[in-house]
Amino acid sequence: MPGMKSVRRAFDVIDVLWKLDGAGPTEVANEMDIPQSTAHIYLQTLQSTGYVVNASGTYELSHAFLSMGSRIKHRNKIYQVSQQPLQDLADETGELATIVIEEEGECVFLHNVSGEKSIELGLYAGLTTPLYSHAAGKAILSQLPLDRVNEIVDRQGLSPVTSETITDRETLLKELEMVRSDGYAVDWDQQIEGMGTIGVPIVVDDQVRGSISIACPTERVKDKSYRAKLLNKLRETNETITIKYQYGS
Amino acid sequence: MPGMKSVRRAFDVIDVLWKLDGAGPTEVANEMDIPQSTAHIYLQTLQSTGYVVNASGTYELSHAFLSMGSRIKHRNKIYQVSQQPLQDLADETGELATIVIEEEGECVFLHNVSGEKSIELGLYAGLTTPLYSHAAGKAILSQLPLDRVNEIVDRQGLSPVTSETITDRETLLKELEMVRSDGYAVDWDQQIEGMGTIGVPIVVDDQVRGSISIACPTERVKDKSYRAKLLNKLRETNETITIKYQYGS
DNA sequence: TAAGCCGTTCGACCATGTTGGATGGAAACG
DNA sequence: CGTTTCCATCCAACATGGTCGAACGGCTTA
Repeated sequence: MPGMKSVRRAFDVIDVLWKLDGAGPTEVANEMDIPQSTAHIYLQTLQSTGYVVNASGTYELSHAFLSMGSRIKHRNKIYQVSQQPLQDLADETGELATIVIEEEGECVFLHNVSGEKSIELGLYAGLTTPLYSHAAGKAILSQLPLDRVNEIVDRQGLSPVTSETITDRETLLKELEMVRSDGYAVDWDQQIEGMGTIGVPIVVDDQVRGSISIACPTERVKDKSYRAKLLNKLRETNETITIKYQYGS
Repeated sequence: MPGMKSVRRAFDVIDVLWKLDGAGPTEVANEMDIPQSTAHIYLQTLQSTGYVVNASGTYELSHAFLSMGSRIKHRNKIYQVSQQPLQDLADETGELATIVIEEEGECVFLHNVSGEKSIELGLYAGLTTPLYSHAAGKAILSQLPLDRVNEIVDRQGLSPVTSETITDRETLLKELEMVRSDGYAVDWDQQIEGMGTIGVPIVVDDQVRGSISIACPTERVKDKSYRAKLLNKLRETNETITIKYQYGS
């Protein structure tokens, strides 16, 4: 546990405020098992940073997080060039279109737009999942060097998310080989029961920048011709994104 | 300046990382005028919290902000009940539909969906503006008790955002009076040149929960019949939201 | 009126944040 | 290929400032 106890504790306070959905010094103190006076000064200080507000007695997380989060998202080049194409993709297919990126060996949902047919999942921007547990992540994994893949698996293991999640390194590597040759990844029920996903990696200058994917109810993805149609759209969109990424401002 | 220098500094480091779009210890140290070793340990600690990552040499803000921000947004009841109606509103009108809330006397953009006709402004979720500088904010102000309005004006002043921004308390109060009797607020070029906005406050149990608004190019809002049409849609949407807010889960 | 609860303030102790300097590895240069 | 430079990281002594117990005061409850 590297230095700065106070800083780490400050973020613990933030976590507690999230968990309790707002709290006073006493509650925070109990939850963290520290004196009230200590909790109090943390809350005061966090308030002075703007990341915490004191709304009618209880301290709450402010919208500074939302602001910073959005700004980070909007500054991301992959988001900038993907946002519009992804919107079009969702409009054309009617399904849920998503863009994810890799961060620290994990999969981060950067943006998703729902089409008219798509069901609302709890997919919020910033949601972090394992890479191996769905098509979008596997599309990325398929483009990473083998030793990075191994390193990630070593570090995180392969704990199952649903009953369909890959839990064995051999299977994963074989699957990634297939993804590479097919140029796309699919999954059924791997991340969420009842949902299937098709994903393609975004590669520019031999570097994976992320992946885009379409998620829809399992029975729809199982229809082969429908799947082919989605895949086509997906590839067109990917093409657009790649070009914009290379030559766009 | 309330206590916890280290905590406040940690957030200064975060600001610097944002400003520099990622940096090493040396850059941070220079920017903040502190020893490198100090900058280093802050970065290490922030990294251990997950809010900062060390991507290929430079420390950067992670997507933990995006994650936390989204979760805060999604937990907000006003967002939960407004999201779908707002989407419909944007689809029907083709314009940019927005929902804002008040926090600490300021206006926070919680969510916006663009219609097909709408132009992309830099309106990101979490963006914070004064309340008095556009219709969405004035709609909220119009429903706050007079002394809160005065308190806010006292605290923040009325610095102009564009040439059309209200800069005088008398004018503001008179305008709010009008908003109250009309039931909606309008502005031309007050927040952004060339854009006009119509907004209505969301009131449940005599409490303003926020406001929804439509923004479009000034010339379009100036058309009286078009404005009336937008206003109608806006009011319908508001009705839906209010009911959902009261009786929804 | 008394008792309990909670947010806030105060002051002293010493843990811990702070600092300059040392180390080592990688890149830039001759 | 050796040298220099730069920068991230580590270290150890110092004193700042984080920590904690206790006390104050406002608010609600019995």
